[in-house]
Amino acid sequence: MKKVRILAVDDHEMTTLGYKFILEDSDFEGFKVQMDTAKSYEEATKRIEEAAKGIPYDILLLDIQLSNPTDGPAKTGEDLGVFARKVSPDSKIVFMSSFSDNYRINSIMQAVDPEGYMVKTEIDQKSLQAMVNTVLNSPPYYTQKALVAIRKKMAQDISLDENDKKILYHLSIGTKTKDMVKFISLSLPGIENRKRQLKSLFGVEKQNDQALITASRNRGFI
Amino acid sequence: MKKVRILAVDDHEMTTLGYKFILEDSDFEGFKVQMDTAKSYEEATKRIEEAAKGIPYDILLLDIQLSNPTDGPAKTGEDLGVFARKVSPDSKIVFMSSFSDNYRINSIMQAVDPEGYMVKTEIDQKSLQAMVNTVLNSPPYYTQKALVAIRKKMAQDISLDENDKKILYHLSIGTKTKDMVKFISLSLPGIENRKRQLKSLFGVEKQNDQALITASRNRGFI
DNA sequence: ATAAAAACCATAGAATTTATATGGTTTTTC
DNA sequence: GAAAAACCATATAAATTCTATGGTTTTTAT
Repeated sequence: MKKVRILAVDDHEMTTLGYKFILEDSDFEGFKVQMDTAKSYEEATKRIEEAAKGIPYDILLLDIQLSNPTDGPAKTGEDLGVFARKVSPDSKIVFMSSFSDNYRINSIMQAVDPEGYMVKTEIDQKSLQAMVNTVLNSPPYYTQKALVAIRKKMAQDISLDENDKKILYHLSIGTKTKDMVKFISLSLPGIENRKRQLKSLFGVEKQNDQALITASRNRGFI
Repeated sequence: MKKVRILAVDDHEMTTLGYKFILEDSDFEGFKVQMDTAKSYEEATKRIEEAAKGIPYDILLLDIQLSNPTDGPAKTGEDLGVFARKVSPDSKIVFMSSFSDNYRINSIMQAVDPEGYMVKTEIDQKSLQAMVNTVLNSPPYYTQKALVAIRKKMAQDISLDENDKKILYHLSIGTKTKDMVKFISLSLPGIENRKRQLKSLFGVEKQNDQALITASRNRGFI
């Protein structure tokens, strides 16, 4: 019987073990699943590279949050996705995220364009099996909460440039406007002016930053 | 038992009858379906308005192509969707389209933001039932081919302004560049220049219009 | 094959948009 | 209630995009 090879990456071993038990015990039509697991960015890249030299993985299940080594640059699941696309372009990539947070989904959809996106609270035996079948035969597979975020994004044509997105991001993490000049190559009045425009764009003219944050969140930008 | 009221609009009566037979005979948990049908834009608006005065429809199934009366302005399913959102805001709207064509999906997602989108070749008893349940409980519901188009759009951050979209649209329907000045409020060199920029944006520099059309289609703009 | 049409390109200058510098007022925060 | 931050306004600078114009190359039709 044909073998489908899947690599699951998550720093919680229980999670990857769960995937392994469920999928290796499942009855698929015409194939059996063989799972490998990895617990860190480094281990994952090694395995993906190694496999790509011979038979690449059919599916990569990537957790978005990966704990990082104390030294070295912090690497996210998104980075891993970008890496995997490059070295193993035929592998299907599925993100397993704890959050259905809009900002992250948008960013991953653009940086990696994965074949699947599952929100962890929605993962169970049935959805895992459906995901494997769909991703192999006719991607994409998104769970319901991911779809809600995607729909939100699709429903509007507002597209912000990098500076606008940075401003919203920094607002959302509490950076003071006057400090943003350190991260964004604009003058302070430039940033203030863009904030004004964003407020107007989102229909919260003459209101404070909290209103802008709420509006951006509702519209799926952060 | 609770009754869920659905209006199906399609100028092919066989289609709406099919929906009716399937859904009225289905066993749903906790409710029964009662279907009305309409064959034209006019009939549909009347029924929706009428219902909205009392108990609005729970779900509206709208065909995108509606044949039009010989006189009067041509009305599409999209127009009907916009109308329905206004007069019956609590109704869930689901589009039933013959095509999975990107341009149309994008446009409908922005103009109406429907709770569901089904490509007709993918509709069967099971998907209809799933659609009703999903749309009522946790929208959205999109069939696989709709998802493919949506994914394509999400995967890129390129957003074109109205003029760019008009240029691409007119290119796709064969309008000559020199004639576009009649439809687009730009000078001819202006249009030419935007075409150049679009080609560069889509990675088909120094190529002809056909290449631009193909690229835009691949990226889901037309 | 060739004439006509359309597409394509380049550039100077006009118009528009967006940024900055500066200095002020209002709102928040402690 | 004082200090900090946010907010606003305006003049000027910079950057972008448009138009007008005139040309070259490619496509189309006979």
